[in-house]
Amino acid sequence: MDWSIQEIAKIAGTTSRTLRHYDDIGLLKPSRTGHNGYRHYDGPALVQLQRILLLRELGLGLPAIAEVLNRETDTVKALSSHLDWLAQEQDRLTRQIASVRQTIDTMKGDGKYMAQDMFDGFDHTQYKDEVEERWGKDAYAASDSWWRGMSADEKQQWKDRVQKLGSDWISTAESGVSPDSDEAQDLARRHVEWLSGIPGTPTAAPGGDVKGYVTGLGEMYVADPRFAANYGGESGATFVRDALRIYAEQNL
Amino acid sequence: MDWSIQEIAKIAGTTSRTLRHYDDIGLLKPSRTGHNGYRHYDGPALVQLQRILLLRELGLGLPAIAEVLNRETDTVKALSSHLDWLAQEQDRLTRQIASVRQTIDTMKGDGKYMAQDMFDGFDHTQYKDEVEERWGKDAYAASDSWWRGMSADEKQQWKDRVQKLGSDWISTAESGVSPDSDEAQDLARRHVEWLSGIPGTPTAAPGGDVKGYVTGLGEMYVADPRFAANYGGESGATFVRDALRIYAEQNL
DNA sequence: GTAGAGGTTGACGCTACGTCAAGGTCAAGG
DNA sequence: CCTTGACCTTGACGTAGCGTCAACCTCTAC
Repeated sequence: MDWSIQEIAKIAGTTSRTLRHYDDIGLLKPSRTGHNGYRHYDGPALVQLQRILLLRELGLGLPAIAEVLNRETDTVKALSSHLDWLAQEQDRLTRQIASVRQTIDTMKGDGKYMAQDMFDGFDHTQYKDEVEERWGKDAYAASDSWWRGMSADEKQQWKDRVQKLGSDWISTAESGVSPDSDEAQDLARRHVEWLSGIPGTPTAAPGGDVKGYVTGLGEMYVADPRFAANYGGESGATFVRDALRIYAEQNL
Repeated sequence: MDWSIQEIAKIAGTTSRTLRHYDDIGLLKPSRTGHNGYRHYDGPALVQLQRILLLRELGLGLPAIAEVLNRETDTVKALSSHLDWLAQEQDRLTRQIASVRQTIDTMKGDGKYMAQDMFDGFDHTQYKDEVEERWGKDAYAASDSWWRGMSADEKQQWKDRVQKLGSDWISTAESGVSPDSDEAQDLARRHVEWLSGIPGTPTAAPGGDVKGYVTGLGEMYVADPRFAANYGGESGATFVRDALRIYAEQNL
């Protein structure tokens, strides 16, 4: 019962490189080392190796296996906590699969998630869950079907308009004028006008709290960096927010 | 629309280190680099970054993301093949979880999988599925309950006997005698005698194909390195097989 | 002038080995 | 004795995606 490194590797169904690695990290030392440096393994070593490989197949890490072999940890305990980890992983995978499916579906059905390209700046339909949470399911459904119903040409026009509005905001903010300046207030007017083009938003009709909606939106631009980014970051968004609030209080 | 590396990192919800990494591997270059080496990012860069992070959350690797961004691969196609991979992973995890559960159960109920320690050499109950496949469920159930019913002392005795038999085989094989020598044939007799002590094995009673069983077992010792290991590897197992075949033909 | 905040480029660390590379050892054969 | 070939050895790099120092600029503010 004395095998060379190749022999025991074949017997146990692994490679000599693996055995050298286990030797390096102290997981499994050869039972004997020849004067020429050759590694030799005996029966007990083979048993150890097989236990290692068994645990490895179950997904345990080498440090965890070492603990088990050194009696520092009960095998059952090690496997149990490993099982917890596996369950978590499975959960994560399940959720990730759902996300990928969802993404594929929406990209196939329409370029909703491609909105980063098409909608560019502000996209109420881009963040489905959040829109629903903030303004209700109806608002989302309305703007969603509205967007789906547009032709590619119309979408492009809309996109251009959004981009123009965004860049105007940024240049205005950077010009140093105050949010209550005529320029800023004119932009605020354009902004509200633009918003009114999106179905599902409150209107001036009875019961529609346009004022609260617009000011709330401004706060969100500042609070959410994804929106803030469209207006030149936090400082730009702050400018937009202030301008919108002033406009809302004076005109809505 | 011009952010420093920290700013855009915060906006996009990642770290500056990540952005530097993406720059290094060419996934996302800064839109501008200052005379001082500082990285600066603009709006389009932010959009790219957000797409990258979205795909990353879905689990795509950076090379795959790069392909998508470079229009080399359709996003839907990339996500679909990624989905396949995810499904495989989930499968693997599910099977692994089952294995771990099984192992924990058997280790709790009795040290069946600990058999590597206790049974040492030959353990028909160690490889449940294979035993069942080769010799039927009855054989497994019989030898299993038999083993469970033994006291620790009896188990130890059995273990010693197995080990003695194994080492005798090895030393005999290494001594250079032929498989039909008296010594080898005596060992074969002991081996068959030993086998007959395990419930579930064929007997000399009518209908029991002891001869076929013994020769088949010998073949398995050679074919399966896990068993071969108990007899000094493939060469040793070959010797055992030959001796057993000769013994079976002459005596069974 | 000097903090202090933020930027830069290395370079190591992590998981578990695969994969060369360069060079000894050993048994068999010319 | 020399060669061949199979097998052994010790490095050391590569892998995926950054985290985490380390050592050293740069710019603003007091």
